[in-house]
Amino acid sequence: MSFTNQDLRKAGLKVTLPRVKILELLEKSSEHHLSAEDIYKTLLEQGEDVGLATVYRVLTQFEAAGIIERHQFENNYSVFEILQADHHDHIVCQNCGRVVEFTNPVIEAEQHAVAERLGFELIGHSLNLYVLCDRPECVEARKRRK
Amino acid sequence: MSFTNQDLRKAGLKVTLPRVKILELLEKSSEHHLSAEDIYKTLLEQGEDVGLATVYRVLTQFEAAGIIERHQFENNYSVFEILQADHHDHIVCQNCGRVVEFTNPVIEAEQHAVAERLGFELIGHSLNLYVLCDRPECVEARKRRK
DNA sequence: CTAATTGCAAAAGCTTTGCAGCGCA
DNA sequence: TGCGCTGCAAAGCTTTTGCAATTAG
Repeated sequence: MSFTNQDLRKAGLKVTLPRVKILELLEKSSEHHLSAEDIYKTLLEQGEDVGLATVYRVLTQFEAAGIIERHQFENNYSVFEILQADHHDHIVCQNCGRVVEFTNPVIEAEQHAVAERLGFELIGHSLNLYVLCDRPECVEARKRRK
Repeated sequence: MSFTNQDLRKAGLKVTLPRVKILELLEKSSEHHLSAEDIYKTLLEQGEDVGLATVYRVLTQFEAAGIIERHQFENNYSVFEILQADHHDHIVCQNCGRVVEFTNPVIEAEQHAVAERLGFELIGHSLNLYVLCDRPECVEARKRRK
């Protein structure tokens, strides 16, 4: 899925520089999951003159418009990502913060079954696996800390 | 599982009034999941003279000692609960904050399988189902808001 | 032209920390 | 008695809000 200025207009949002830049960042960043702070810093580095408050406002609007998703991991760590065609869950490294996506139809189906069995209307869910990851840098960093 | 003053001592924690009271609250509360604020307010109501800072400090120590577990739901909503013998996940009502526990062995097994398949060392996980709950008060409250 | 949007600064949660005094062992 | 623990107040973080100036359509 790729979002354009048209999508902004459709959502009733004027096409402004901060919005375009933030959308671009979320689409093109190699890191798929960005925090508000990440986005703010990157824009400053690129010489854009945006305020952190604007970043938050825009992200909130994008979320309401169904353009992005907000994830809150443990330790009060929030990230945003462009909405994908497919739903997926997250694996988060507790050491270096790396995020990896995965999908599992069995778990997905079970979740719905659980909610239904208990008579709840399921409106959302979040599944995060917290791990120590296998990147050489991360393994090294952990050794050094001990 | 039931924790006693002995468990505090074993954890290297002196048996002080705030700690005993907080432990008691967590064990006896009908609501199984309490926020720091909940605990603080309840203690004040009971006439105990504790500071909110102490509540946070004690909860952090309890967590480190493996006596309680901290859960962070969406919307920056954190709760604490006494550690149970069995692991379980949570269903959280997005309207009234009610928390219901559930266990599902299929999901549990799948999670481990996913981590293993991808070569990660699983050290924790959190699965939350967000729902609109079926309590009459909650259903009413939602109607009124619309 | 005019309502939406922005940057800045201030404020609002929630949680942590510094410190002097109090209390458990 | 001594060190751990506590309450209070202040500070830290992330996120939100008020406001006057700016800008898209």
